[in-house]
Amino acid sequence: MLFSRSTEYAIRTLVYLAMNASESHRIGIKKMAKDLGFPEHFLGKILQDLAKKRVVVSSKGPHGGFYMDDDAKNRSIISVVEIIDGLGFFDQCGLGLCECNEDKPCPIHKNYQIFKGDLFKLLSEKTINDMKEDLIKGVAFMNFE
Amino acid sequence: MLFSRSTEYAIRTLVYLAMNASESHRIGIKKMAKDLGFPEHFLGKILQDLAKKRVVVSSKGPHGGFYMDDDAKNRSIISVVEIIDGLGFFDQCGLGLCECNEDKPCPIHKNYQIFKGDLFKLLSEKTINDMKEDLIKGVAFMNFE
DNA sequence: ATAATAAAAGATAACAAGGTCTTTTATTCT
DNA sequence: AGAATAAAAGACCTTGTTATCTTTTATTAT
Repeated sequence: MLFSRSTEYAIRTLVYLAMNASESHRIGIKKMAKDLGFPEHFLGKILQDLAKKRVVVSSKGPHGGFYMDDDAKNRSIISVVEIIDGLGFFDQCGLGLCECNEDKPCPIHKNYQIFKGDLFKLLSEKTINDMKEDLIKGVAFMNFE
Repeated sequence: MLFSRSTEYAIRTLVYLAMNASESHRIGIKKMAKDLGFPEHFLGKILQDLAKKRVVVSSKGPHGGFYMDDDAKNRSIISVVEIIDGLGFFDQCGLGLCECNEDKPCPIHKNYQIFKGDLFKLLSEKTINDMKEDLIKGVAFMNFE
């Protein structure tokens, strides 16, 4: 698995929020967990992290819940990965060597660097909004249920 | 991390064996663990798996130990990954969706497929012997110490 | 045969990731 | 103010991976 489960849940949750929630229509953890099929309390933890980093807006009390403001919807996927998992993956050697760099590359260094670079680019360019648009257009699917 | 620690250890151990061991000069777990800096018993387990799958030849008793025959040295990296971790990574969705395929792709499906394909190709084409050659030529490094 | 050597095998421990539960705090509505 | 709602916070449990330890089995040399 490329990313942790937490990151996967986070990305899918954000797309869900971008599509379904707004300042005037906040959505609570319970409903989200049910709709997305995620464990409720685990999702709570993830949303807590996302709220601290201002990726989502949270509010307590009746009619409380979460939503994303327009800025946040333009966040790249990679910025979400960064918040939850960190970006360690992108500077690690494919063979797990601690000393592996341009000067002393491991036997798959060069190609692996290219692979990581391409992936980084993809995840940097794609935003939550892009994903939402793809879903609306019907060119991508994400199976909430 | 792309692969498990076991797979990383396995690959590095095989390159080490390709370079240093032979039918007439078998190397034991203790020496390998020391040279490579891996936990001895953990390495033992990995070598056991590799021996079962005929990637290495093992023999007990005095002057026992491990070596690779020439066939095995031409193994691809991917075949080692397959033995230890399996190839699940290569048919999994980048977002962890269970239903994600050409018909119902997730929003990053297409590009992610390409990356996985490229990586698979790289790991399929590169053999243990290739890595050994790179190290001998001095175009790659692997920091046995 | 016996002793020494070395891998195989199995049991167990340590740790991290994933997931659950309970209590606390903040907000809203009556 | 008080009751209800909902997130925040923290403690705790479960599972899987990583690592270690001990016993058994096979081989070799004396």
